[in-house]
Amino acid sequence: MRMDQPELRADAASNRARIIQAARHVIADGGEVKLNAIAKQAGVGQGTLYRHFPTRENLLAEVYREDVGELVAAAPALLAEHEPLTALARWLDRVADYAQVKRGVFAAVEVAVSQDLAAHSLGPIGEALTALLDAGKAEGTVRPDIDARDLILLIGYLTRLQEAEWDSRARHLLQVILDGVRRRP
Amino acid sequence: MRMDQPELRADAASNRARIIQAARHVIADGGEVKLNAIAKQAGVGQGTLYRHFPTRENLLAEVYREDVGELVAAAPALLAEHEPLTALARWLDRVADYAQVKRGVFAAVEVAVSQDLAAHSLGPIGEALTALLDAGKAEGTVRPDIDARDLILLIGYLTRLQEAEWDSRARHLLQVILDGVRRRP
DNA sequence: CGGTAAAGTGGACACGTGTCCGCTTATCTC
DNA sequence: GAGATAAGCGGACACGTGTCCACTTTACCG
Repeated sequence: MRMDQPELRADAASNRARIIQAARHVIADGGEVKLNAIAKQAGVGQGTLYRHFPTRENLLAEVYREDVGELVAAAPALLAEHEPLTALARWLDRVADYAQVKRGVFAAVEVAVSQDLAAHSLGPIGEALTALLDAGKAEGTVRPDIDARDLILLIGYLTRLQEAEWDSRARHLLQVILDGVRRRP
Repeated sequence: MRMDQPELRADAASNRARIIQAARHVIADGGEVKLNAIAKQAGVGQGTLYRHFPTRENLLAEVYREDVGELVAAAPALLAEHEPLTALARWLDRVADYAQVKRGVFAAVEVAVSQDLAAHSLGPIGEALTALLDAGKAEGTVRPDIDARDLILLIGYLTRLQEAEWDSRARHLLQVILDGVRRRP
């Protein structure tokens, strides 16, 4: 649906790639993710970094593009194998997995969905989630007055969860949310 | 339960009071809440401000002490008049009201609850919420595997809601959460 | 090719947060 | 009241974020 790339100049493209690679390294090294440090390691100025990625989340979204892609791809696959509600539950489980291991993924997802919806075009994640919800609505097991953004908002607690309480709360609250999303009999 | 004050020195007490007052003014003026600006307006150094209130939320919690007090006080009152689930719903409504008008209140509440629970002592808000939940559990209308922190985490979406979508989402998602919290028949 | 206009660059800069530590001042004791 | 001492002060400083704009480079065109 998108016209290739908006014609990126050669040097710009290489800089962009180097920034992403540098970011990947920094993140892999596990420490804090300092933007200007990434710029320095990539051998570019801060201005360059910020032009390519206006916000931290934009950069993260790019770094985690593959992971997000997996999430998106998983939705139809799950729908094919399970009932809508089960598929939704499994998919959310998967999101939670990412959120635990790579906190950045979810932060990026959250922002991406907000931006996409604000631009009146649910992006890939929004579409995946919408597909899951729609299937449930069609079947009558998911309340009809819920959309992708709603769910993203609700599971946002995953970001604020502390490592120590993850085991006791993450899955559990996912269950509570699912109960709320389920259509009352 | 707390031993008066930990014996605050006279000048310290006056500084603390001036900081709070300055913060109130800045917040009332509606602009951004810049910590060092508050310090300057209060006529103290930044160090002083940060010693009295280590984090932004600590300061906000103090500024909004009265509002939080109202929330806490409302819980028993609501319980006396309504069934537990209704009381809980009303109380959450009230929290949402605060969250919309004074975003700072909720941020402060959220942090306070986290800290209190981490210190193994649900603070005032935790106690209020727990009372509401316990009443529902006793009556069998609230699922028993939910605690105050769970609910605070869930309604945390209120902070991330944009003004424009408040009307369409805030109350609505509160309803979804309540449905999840309700005990399955 | 050589010129040129637009795309891109990168580092200086402004700002807010939070820490640190040498100096000041309140309070207690004799 | 004078001296001691611990509590408190406050501004300088270090750091990360994000912006801005004078300069450089690329890609196109005659």
